[in-house]
Amino acid sequence: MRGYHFRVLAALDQDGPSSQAAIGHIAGMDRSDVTATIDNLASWGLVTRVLDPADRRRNVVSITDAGVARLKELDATLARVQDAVLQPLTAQERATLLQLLAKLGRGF
Amino acid sequence: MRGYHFRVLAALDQDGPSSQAAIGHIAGMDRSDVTATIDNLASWGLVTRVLDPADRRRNVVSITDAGVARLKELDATLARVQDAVLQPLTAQERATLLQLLAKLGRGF
DNA sequence: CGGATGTCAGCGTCACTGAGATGG
DNA sequence: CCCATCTCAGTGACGCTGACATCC
Repeated sequence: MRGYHFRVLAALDQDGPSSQAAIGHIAGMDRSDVTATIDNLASWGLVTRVLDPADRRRNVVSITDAGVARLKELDATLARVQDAVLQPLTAQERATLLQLLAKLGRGF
Repeated sequence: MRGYHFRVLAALDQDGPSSQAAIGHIAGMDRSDVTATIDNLASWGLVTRVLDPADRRRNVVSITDAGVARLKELDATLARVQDAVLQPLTAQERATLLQLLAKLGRGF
């Protein structure tokens, strides 16, 4: 799995079933990249992609139970990695760093 | 120009004429990427590449006057961009951020 | 011999562009 | 008609791997 897969799963977990355009907006991704990413996630059974009957331009993408489970694993892995990366800093410094980065434009 | 070009110029400006392996070590780049980058810089007249008579495995790469001039322009541009990116932060916060990032592993 | 150096071809990820078809 | 959405093909930058020839 790549960063794109994680970002899409996290966006769906946060905001519930969404169109691909909405996912791209939330996850900060290009629409064309969202398409390919969801192709993968769907083939792995982590999301479902259904045509929106109310607006047939849209696909309604939803995270599956397996997707939620996988996301939890990834969250745990990410926490471990982040802990390792931030190891040179004290808890106080880590908090300060994350706060400053967050101030630099919502994200990270 | 790409980031690679800047990094190589900066490394040469710092350490003087160097082998490509040394440049890669200083700039944190792979040897194979250094080769292609220096191909470009040399074709632009910003560096020279000469076989080391003392060790014929090595190329001695030197920055030219034009290269130094270009690097100065890039430094100024970079300062402007960094200033724009860090705009949400106070001077105090910027200093803290840079200090914490530096602590995270020499670089940045 | 082992190890370093430079070169070359190739791959994966992230980010983006442009075009096209479909539908509101 | 205009605009949004999705899809597809392609590009560039960065970082890396493996292989090879050369030379210390």
